[in-house]
Amino acid sequence: MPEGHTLHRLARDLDVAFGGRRVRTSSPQGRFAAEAAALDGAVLVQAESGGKHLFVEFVGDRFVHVHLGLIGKFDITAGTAPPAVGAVRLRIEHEDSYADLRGAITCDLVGRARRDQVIGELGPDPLRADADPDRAWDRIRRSDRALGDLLMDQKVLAGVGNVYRAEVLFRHRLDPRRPGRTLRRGQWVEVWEDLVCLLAEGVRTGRIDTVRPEHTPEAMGRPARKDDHGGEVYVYRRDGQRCFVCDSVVRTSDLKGRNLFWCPRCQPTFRSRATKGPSGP
DNA sequence: CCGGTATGGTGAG
DNA sequence: TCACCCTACCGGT
Repeated sequence: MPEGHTLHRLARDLDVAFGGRRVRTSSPQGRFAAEAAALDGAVLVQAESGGKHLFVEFVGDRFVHVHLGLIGKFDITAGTAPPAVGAVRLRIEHEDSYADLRGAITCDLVGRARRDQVIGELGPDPLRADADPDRAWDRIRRSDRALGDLLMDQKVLAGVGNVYRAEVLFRHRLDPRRPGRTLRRGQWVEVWEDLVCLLAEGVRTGRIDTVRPEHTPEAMGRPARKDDHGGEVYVYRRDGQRCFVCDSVVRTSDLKGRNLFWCPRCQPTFRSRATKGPSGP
């Protein structure tokens, strides 16, 4: 379930469990064995996230750079660590708790320069108080690329993944295939502010919920969504089902190799002024 | 058991 | 644009 809120939450929880403490590190699976041995017994200074990247800092300007990719997990558990189960690439242990990293696309030991470079290449992250949405706007406003594509580009905007992309575009009635340059500034500001709220809520609850109060299962008398990520959503992976708002059928298509979901009536196809004709049909 | 799929990203062509 | 990487889970055989 790794979108930006997952990594932000993970950094916070790693801090609580291990921050400022001397920890044991190991690589039961073996693929991070040399690095884990080098860090073993060092003080874990802090953990931080930027977009979907996680940096776990150890004394001596040493950082474990983690990216969970599509299927990675970093589970923190209270109690004494049992023998590792499955492919644990990195285990961090303290007396009180342990954390197991599995399936990550990236797990590298890097220095501060590399950490700064990775963070520096990211677009603004709605979860960071110092984020500047104008940096993203400057890219979006001059781009011919589809809005759905731009929102997923971590150099434009950091932390938004396939679920938040689909949902925030639905919430603002925006066609995902509409070119970035056709967006008005006010619309972008609203999208950004909404992402700030949605991601913060995701950090708080640990799940992705995007439906407004009037569209919750309780409010509408419909069954709750039973899914692997647990949250209530409007269109993500709801293709073929009815839209809660307008009752039309939610659609899906492929955009740059990722599944895209939208409601054709709530997010009508955008037509530029030029193709509309001078005075209607 | 096997194949398909997944909230992501990289590097080759 | 495609092949590929990481792991777990789910459905159909």
